[in-house]
Amino acid sequence: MVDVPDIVIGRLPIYLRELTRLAEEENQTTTSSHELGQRLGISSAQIRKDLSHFGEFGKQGTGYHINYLIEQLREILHLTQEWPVALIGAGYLGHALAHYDGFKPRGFVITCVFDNDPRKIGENLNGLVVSDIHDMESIIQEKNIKIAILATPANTAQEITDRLVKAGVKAILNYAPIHLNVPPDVQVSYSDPVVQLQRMTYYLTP
Amino acid sequence: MVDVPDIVIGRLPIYLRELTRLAEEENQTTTSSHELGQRLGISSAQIRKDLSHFGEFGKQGTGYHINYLIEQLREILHLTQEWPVALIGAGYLGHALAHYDGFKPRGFVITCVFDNDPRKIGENLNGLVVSDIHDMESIIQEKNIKIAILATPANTAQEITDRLVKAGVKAILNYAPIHLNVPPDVQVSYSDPVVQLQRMTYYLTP
DNA sequence: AATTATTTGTGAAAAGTTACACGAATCACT
DNA sequence: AGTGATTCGTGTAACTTTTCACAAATAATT
Ligand SMILES: NC(=O)c1ccc[n+]([C@@H]2O[C@H](COP(=O)([O-])OP(=O)(O)OC[C@H]3O[C@@H](n4cnc5c(N)ncnc54)[C@H](O)[C@@H]3O)[C@@H](O)[C@H]2O)c1
Ligand SMILES: NC(=O)c1ccc[n+]([C@@H]2O[C@H](COP(=O)([O-])OP(=O)(O)OC[C@H]3O[C@@H](n4cnc5c(N)ncnc54)[C@H](O)[C@@H]3O)[C@@H](O)[C@H]2O)c1
Repeated sequence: MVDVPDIVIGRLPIYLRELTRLAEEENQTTTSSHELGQRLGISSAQIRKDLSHFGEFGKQGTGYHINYLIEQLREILHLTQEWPVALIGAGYLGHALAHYDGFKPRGFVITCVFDNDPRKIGENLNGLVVSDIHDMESIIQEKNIKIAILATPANTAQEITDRLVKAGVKAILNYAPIHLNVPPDVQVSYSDPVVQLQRMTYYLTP
Repeated sequence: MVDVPDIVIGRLPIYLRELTRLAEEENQTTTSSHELGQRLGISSAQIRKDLSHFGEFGKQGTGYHINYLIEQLREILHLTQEWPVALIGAGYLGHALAHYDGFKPRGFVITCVFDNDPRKIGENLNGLVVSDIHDMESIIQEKNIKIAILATPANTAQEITDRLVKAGVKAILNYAPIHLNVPPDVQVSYSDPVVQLQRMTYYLTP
C-alpha cells in the first residue's frame, strides 16, 4: 500500500456511491466486479485491479459482500470520522450548498459559513449563522477544520485561499473559475460548470 | 486533426479560461507556453503538445498572441455560437445556476427551466419562467436545444435523462449523485462535490 | 552583421494506465 | 464426490499520456 495512483483514488468514491445505492435501493447484499462495472460503465478488470491495491476484499465465485466493501472503502478514504467543513461565500451557490442534505450521510458537515457582506453576516442559513470573514482564521483553527469549500467570486479566491492555507486548511473544493496556487501538501479540487460544458461542445456539431 | 485524445480536449477550456484572464486582468497581449504553464501548474511541453494537435498557433521567440489563441480555441471548442441550455430542476441548485452570470460570457445561455412541483411552475427565476416538466420535450425540440443541466434528485435523474435523449439532447451536465446510462453519441459530465471531497480526504490524516 | 537569448513544434523515450487472459477458489447441482 | 459455472486477484501485454531534448525560427543586444 505504498503509493496508489491518484486516478485510482478518484474512482473509489464512485464505487462507494454505487455500492451504497446497490445496498439501499436494490437491497442487495453481494455484487460482482462485473455487475458494478456494468452499472458504472467501467471494466470489471479495472475495478478488481483498483481494489487490489488495498487488499483482497472479494471471494471467488461469490464476488463482494457489499456492506463489507463499503466499510473498507470508507476506511481507505478516511470517512470513518465525520469531517467538519468551512463554507466561504454565502451567495447563491453558498445557499445551495448550505441547504444540501447530501453531505452528512456521506461524511461531511458544513460547520461554519463566512461572508464579507454586512447584509449576509448574521443571516441564518439552514441553522448556521453566517460569520464575518474576519473571524475565519480563528474559527477554523478553533474548530480544527481541514476542509473548505470556496464559493466566492474569482477575484477574491486566491487571497482567501492563502488565508485558508495559513489557517491550516489542507483541502479546498473551489467553485471559483480560477486556478489556485497552494503548497504541495494542500489538495485542491475544481468545479467549473462552464469548463465541463465547453469540453462537451467540442463533440457537438454546431 | 483526426482524433485528439479527450484528455487534451479537457484541458483546452482551462487554457481558454486562463488566457481570458491574462488578457482582461493582466492586460497582456502575448504569453508563452512557459508562462501559461506556470500559472496553471502544467508543464510548458504539455501545453505546446496539446495545441499542436490543432495547428501552429505560436511564434518562436515570441510565444502566443493571446487574442488570436483565444479565437482559435473558441473555434476548436465550437464556442463561436452561443449554446442554448435547458435547466432541469428549480430547487436550491437550480436557483443558483439560473442566477449565475458566468455562463453568458463563456458561450452558454440558460433558455428554459423545468420542474414538476406545482409551487415552482410559473415562478420567475431571474427572468425565466419555470415550465412544467411535461412540456420539456416539446420546448427542447422547438428551441433545438442540445445541452441540458440536470439538477433534480438522484431518483429521477435516469428517467429524465432518457427523456432528454429522446428529445435530442446530446450533452448533459449532471449534478445528481448517480451514474447515467446514455447512448454513445451523448456526452455526460458529472459534478458531485462529495465525490471530490472524498477523493481529497484520502490524502488527509484523520 | 554576428552573437546570445527566447521560444515554438515535435520525434523519441519514459512513465503511467488499461485490458487481457488465466490459475485458483468457491458455489450450485447432480 | 464430481462437474460445470462463476468470479477473484494478478502477471503481462497493449495502449495512452507525459516528459525530454533539440533543430529551427525569431527577437534582442552588441
Ligand atoms: N451560482 C452558480 O450556480 C455557480 C456555479 C458554479 C460556480 N460558481 C462560482 O461560485 C462562486 C460564487 O457564485 P455565486 O453565484 O454564489 O455568487 P454570489 O455573488 O451570489 O455570491 C458570492 C458571495 O461571496 C461573497 N464574497 C465576496 N467577496 C468576499 C470576500 N472577500 N470574503 C468573503 N465573502 C465574499 C459575497 O458577499 C457573496 O455573498 C463564483 O466564483 C462563481 O463563479 C457559481
Ligand atoms: N444543493 C447543492 O448544493 C447540491 C450540490 C451538488 C449536487 N446537488 C444535487 O443536485 C440535485 C438538486 O439539488 P437541490 O439541492 O437543488 O435539490 P432540491 O430538492 O432543492 O431541488 C430539486 C428540484 O427538482 C425538482 N424535481 C423533483 N423531481 C422532479 C421531476 N421528476 N421532474 C422535474 N423536476 C423535479 C423538485 O421539485 C425540486 O425543485 C440533487 O440531485 C442534489 O443531490 C445539489
